[in-house]
Amino acid sequence: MRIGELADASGVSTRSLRYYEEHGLIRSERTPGGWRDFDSSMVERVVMIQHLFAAGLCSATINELLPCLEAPPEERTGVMEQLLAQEVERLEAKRRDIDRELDTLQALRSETALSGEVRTPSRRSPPWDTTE
Amino acid sequence: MRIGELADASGVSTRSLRYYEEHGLIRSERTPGGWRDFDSSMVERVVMIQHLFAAGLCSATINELLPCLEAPPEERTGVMEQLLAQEVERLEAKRRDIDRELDTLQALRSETALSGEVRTPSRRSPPWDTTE
DNA sequence: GTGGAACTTCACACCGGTGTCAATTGCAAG
DNA sequence: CTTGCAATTGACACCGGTGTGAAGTTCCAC
Repeated sequence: MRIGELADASGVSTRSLRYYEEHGLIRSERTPGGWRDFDSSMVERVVMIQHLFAAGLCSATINELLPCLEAPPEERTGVMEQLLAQEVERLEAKRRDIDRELDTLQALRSETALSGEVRTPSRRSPPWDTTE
Repeated sequence: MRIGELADASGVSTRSLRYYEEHGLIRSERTPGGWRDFDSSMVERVVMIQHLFAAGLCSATINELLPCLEAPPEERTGVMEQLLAQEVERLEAKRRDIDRELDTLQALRSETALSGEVRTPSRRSPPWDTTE
């Protein structure tokens, strides 16, 4: 199938498909004229890739992950588990960051609601020990 | 005080200070020679700005927020409360996104741990109804 | 054989806070 | 005076997935 068909079938723009190919996420044959010729199994793969992107993974990580997903089950458990665990950790760290940011805002809200000493926040124990 | 002093005192690079000024977050006089001359009260303000940046706010939002922080208490409650509430909502939305991404990864993990049908994820009810 | 759609590659833009380089200029100490 | 650091403005880079546009080629239906 050609890139336009794949784009329609998967809901991903041709631009993105070329990007995926450029980064090794998908592969294609070429017609004698130089056009991409995708196997129809690529539709599901592209959909999968989209979901992984939506899950916040970067192309490099997806690139590591995809071979594991295609390997026979007995081989993939180790590496893939590790990768996914890493990603989960990354997301959870991100979540903790956001929680800290939320705390900062809440602190700012309550602090300024109480007193007029807003311009000197570092005087009393600052709630911004986010140590980033 | 000059920009270098302010940078040292606040722990923010001169580059960032110029950026802040360029975006209206801080103001300065100019010496006859054209150098920035900051009021020493800027130190605390810059520190505050840094914390707001660290809390994930963008410069535009900080720009809206700062006047409220400097206004007398009776004026600021309304607008500021609203801005902060907006930011809290934004962060919470972000958090929900991350939670969904985490769900996606966990689903992927458990799914692939069970079966070899990894290449056809959209066949059975997909866990990726993230509707982003 | 031809018009036009679909495709090719190449390249720039975006977002936003910061690093960094370059060419000038201010200012203080020797 | 010179030397040298600090500051000035301006511009480009980054990151990363995607939009978009241009200029040129291929394919298909008529």
